[in-house]
Amino acid sequence: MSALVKDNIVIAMKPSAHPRRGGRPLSFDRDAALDAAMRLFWQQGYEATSVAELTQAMGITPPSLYAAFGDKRRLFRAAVDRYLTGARTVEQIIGEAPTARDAARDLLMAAALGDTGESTPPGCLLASSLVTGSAEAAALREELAEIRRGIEARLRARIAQEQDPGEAEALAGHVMAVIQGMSTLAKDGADRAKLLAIVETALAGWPPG
Amino acid sequence: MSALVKDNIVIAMKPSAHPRRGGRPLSFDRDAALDAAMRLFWQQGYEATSVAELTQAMGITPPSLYAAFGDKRRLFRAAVDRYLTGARTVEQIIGEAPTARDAARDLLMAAALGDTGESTPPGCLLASSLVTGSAEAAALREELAEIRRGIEARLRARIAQEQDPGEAEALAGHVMAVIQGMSTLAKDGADRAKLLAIVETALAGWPPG
DNA sequence: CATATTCCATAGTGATTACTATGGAAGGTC
DNA sequence: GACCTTCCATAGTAATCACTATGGAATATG
Repeated sequence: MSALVKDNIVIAMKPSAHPRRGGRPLSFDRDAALDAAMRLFWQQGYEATSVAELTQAMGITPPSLYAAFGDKRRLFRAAVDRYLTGARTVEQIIGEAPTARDAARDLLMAAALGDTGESTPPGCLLASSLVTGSAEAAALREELAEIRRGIEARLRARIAQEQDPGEAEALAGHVMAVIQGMSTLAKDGADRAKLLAIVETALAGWPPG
Repeated sequence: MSALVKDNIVIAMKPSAHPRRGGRPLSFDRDAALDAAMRLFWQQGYEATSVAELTQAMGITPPSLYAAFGDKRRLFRAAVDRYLTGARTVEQIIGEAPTARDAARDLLMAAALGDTGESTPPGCLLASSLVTGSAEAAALREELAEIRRGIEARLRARIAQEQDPGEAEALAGHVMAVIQGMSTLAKDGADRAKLLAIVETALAGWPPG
């Protein structure tokens, strides 16, 4: 099976790996369309982004959006997954760091860089697109919260290799708070230099291992 | 003039201070209604909260909401103002702190306590209710961003009394990032003890004055 | 008690929302 | 070239949205 499927969504599918049986070919590039949707959700958030805005940004019509992604919720999930498998994953960042402090710093640095890209919206898609929401979006909000708690758990586990558990929980929580907070500061206009200075300040109190 | 007026909204008005000239009396308590609206905006955010939900929570009908507050945007601004004039204002907190570090700690503590109230939604209304939003809400988002930047500017000015300006900017930014971030952690389920531990961790690297 | 003033309940308005029915278009296959 | 399969454009659907028109209710005043 050459296509990645998650939650009944075809996430990554190479055309040549999927033998076509005839029929009209897609007139749009799925990855490019998903990328456009991701940026709009990143900039405006999930509920404030309408399907009309999505289809306009993606360059397709509503029936094409629904045929390719299922519905707005699954499109959003696909956008989040695409976001999370960007340059480097959290596992890679934490796994490659020599020390827990290095892991924290690398996560903070990646967040600061990601929050202030020149060709991407300010802030972080995971941190900002569903901070609050209606009752109807509660399940989706909880999915994002679960992803964030998972990231924190991985960092805490890494820190616990060098610090006692209580210390590890506070340090991991502090790092997550700064990551979340820098996203909003970036959306409020803070530039990369400022966020990087905040990263250094956040690490200044790191206890010796 | 015994009524406080802001942005053409009557914000605080004592009935006895406003001589009535006849006519049907209000059948709802304006402060209680505003309080209910504030909690709903705090929990769900501005755009994800409908007027139907607001009127249900406030115990009034749409014409009463529009008569008392003007429109949804002005109701939201009134809710934010009510939120900001809660127990203690930022000026009071910063003004009463003996040192800049105390000011930072007191702001962080107030945020941690406010984020985890027993009878209020988790998180912070100012930090979370319009992190992202549609183009139509851009002006309102910018108003909240301006309020947040104003808080940071006051803290930075206080810190600059004891530290050089570059240090003050990074320290104030770090405190704001943690305040913002703790709001989301609280919405994700973090309890008060955890947030208070994060506050201590955040202050661990404070440079000597 | 009639009138004036202010407020409320009901039933809307016009626009927007997520999503879809249907006929046609664009290919592949035999 | 006819048929099959897949996709697209258009024009919707039913529900929801922020907001309001209108007649009645509840007071104060003279």
